[in-house]
Amino acid sequence: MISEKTIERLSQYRHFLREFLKENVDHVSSSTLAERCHGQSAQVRRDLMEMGYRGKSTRGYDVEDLLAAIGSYLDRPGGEKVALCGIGNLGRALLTYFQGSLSNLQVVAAFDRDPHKTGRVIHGCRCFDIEMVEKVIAEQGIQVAVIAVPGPDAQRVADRLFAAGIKGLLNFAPTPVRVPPKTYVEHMDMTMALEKVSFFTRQLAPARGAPK
Amino acid sequence: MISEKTIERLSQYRHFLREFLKENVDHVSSSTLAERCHGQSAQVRRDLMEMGYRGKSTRGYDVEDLLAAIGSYLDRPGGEKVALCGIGNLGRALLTYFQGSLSNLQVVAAFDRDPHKTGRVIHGCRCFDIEMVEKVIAEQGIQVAVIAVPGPDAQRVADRLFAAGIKGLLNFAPTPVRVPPKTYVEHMDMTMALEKVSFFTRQLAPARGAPK
DNA sequence: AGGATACTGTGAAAACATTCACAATCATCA
DNA sequence: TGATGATTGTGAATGTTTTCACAGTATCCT
Repeated sequence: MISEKTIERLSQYRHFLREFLKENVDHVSSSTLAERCHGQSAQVRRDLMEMGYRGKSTRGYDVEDLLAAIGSYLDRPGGEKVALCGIGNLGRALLTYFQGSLSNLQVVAAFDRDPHKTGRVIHGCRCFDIEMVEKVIAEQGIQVAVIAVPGPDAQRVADRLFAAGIKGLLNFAPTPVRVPPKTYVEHMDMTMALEKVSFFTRQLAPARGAPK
Repeated sequence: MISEKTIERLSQYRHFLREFLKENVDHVSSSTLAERCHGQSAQVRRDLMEMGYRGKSTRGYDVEDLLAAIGSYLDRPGGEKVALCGIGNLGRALLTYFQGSLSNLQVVAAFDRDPHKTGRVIHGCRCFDIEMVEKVIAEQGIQVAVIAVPGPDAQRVADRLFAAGIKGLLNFAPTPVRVPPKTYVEHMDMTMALEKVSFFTRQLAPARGAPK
């Protein structure tokens, strides 16, 4: 099985390849791409190998072709429909974020329990009352969801989502959630991330006068 | 040097230890803690070893004592002051998020270029015009910043932050930023995260009728 | 007190990820 | 056409992280 690390990097390569495309670059070498990503060229080549891609040698990779290859490897054919729970500041930010990027991912439904927030369409995404969650997920065959509700509600919402048939979850709530087997969950722990930054910053820039 | 993975897990352990504390549990074994974190007990023990902690054996770790140890290892004594750039939906969400958690991290200043958003105090955090960024960072001796501005502005803002003396950065913009040497940056790439969820979800739950 | 029990701390093994290093390939140009 | 040079694909080496497995140790119970 392919590693998470490799998938992450493929997603990154795609980002930079799109930039190259905009700059009208039509071929990139593994080393050029690696440079942009702060990585090693051998790593790039191996990642592409992992997904079974063979570039034509000597002139580097054809940007468009490689983009297409990564797309057909990473993306769900026909697009991935995503449900979003929580239309607070974070939820709205996520909508802007995801709907902005012309990507395979499409947030097709958002849920909240506050009636003031539902019934509208935000960035092309319909907002429903949370009570509709089972119905909408079933009707649309949605498999992936994002949680952006306050911590205390996260577990309950997650349980409902999985009961409704969701298989993959991206969780922005401050609390990790327990999930059923045979599902995939990614916890975006922003506190952890900031603590990490704080810690490693201190490692490189210790307090004035402190020893190395 | 200690690994990023270990720091991430220590931060997680702390989260669960606080839960145990609330539940009036006063001792936990490495295996109990590991279970909560979906990890291995040996991993927990090794992580604690890495940070030089020695529990008293046979009754597990004293929850309060271990919390204190992790705190004094991870946290900057006196608290880490953090600057936030971008007071849009995401910025406000992050303020709620970080100011809510009773943590060592304190967002002491937020910046935006929209005059409608500045001059206020949100969740105890003063909002300034972006033009004040150098002044405020210097005055307060802030070392860590969070970027929550739109993609196209991210690099420019990052440059200003580092020029102003920031050493560590948590970047929520959709674009990675280039940073000076001797600094630490963490890119929270939400698109990547969601693509990853989409991909691995498909690995475990392929389309109806597809082969395993 | 002494034996049984439950746990830690850690060396060593295994698994996993990255990097090296080089043969193979192919555009390009004299 | 054949030599040149850039670049790939990948086996092997290296480096890192996780897991195993067990000696050592404190507590509890009788």
